[in-house]
Amino acid sequence: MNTPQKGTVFTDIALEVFKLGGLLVSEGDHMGSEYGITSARWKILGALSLAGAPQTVPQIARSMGLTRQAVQRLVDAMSEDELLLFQDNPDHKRAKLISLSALGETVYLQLYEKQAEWAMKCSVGITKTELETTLSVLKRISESIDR
Amino acid sequence: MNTPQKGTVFTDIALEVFKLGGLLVSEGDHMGSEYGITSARWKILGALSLAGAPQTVPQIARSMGLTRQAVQRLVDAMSEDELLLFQDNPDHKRAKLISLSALGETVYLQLYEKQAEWAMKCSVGITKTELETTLSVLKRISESIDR
DNA sequence: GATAGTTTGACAACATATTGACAATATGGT
DNA sequence: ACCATATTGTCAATATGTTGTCAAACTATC
Repeated sequence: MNTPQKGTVFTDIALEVFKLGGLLVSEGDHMGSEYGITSARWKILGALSLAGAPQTVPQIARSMGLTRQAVQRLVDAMSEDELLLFQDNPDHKRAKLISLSALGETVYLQLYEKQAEWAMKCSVGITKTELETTLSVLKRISESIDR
Repeated sequence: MNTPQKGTVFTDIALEVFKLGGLLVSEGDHMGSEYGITSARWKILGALSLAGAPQTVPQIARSMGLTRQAVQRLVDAMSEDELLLFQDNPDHKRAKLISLSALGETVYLQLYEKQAEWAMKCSVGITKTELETTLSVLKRISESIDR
């Protein structure tokens, strides 16, 4: 059952991922604007919150699928804005550990609630099973590309 | 059946879309490198090929979910590289019509075959139904955001 | 026609992200 | 301890994309 039509659907998914990615970025920018947060900064807050422990720049980068250079620039800017804290890493002289400041924590929680409400609204008319299938497929595709 | 867990899955999908988007861009850049094509340029070729008729810059932008300014920059650069042709638009003095050059056509077709083979490989282990559900869900989400 | 609103191209400023390169730091094998 | 390798921070160049603004061109309505 490995029809060439599968490839066609795959291609359409790729195009839709590009489109949806753009929409999500601009929606996130808009939602975060009142807290001075962009989508890119939101990802950093999310990575730290999700990890539940201070992380190094490369760790954040790997968890989000970005380069360490991209993350470093954001982290430096966000530290400037008091959203993040640096602390020395006992295991590594150069790679400092990064954690959420109290402000960063607050902002993230407020964004989380705002986003949760929005997410519920967006998923009206889509079943939980469909959403789970989608997530599973996207993850399997990512894994098959990742190297 | 509108559980808050749906919102959680939705959020995870958003994160995965960001990640997969990055992977697809870099994969596309790599695949196109031997033809001097990047993922962004590929999108322009694809939009023109899909439309089947010459398009204006804003038309391409709308079909791909980009801004006209982003598309304009790519189109100008690709015209420089002989991949695209401008022609006067009888219906609009400023908005020129853009079409694939012979070179653009050739490059696109070669990329298409390369990509089709790759897409088949990536979708091993995913059923056609799963792929179709994914595409459908992504499209419905895009539509619910688009305004 | 005149005129108000929309679309378009052009230009500028900026945010996000990648690649490449370099030196400093860790890590692991001998 | 020594050395090859990998990881990390930093800097630079480039590509992609956004927003905002302006004037020119189009559209619709009166």
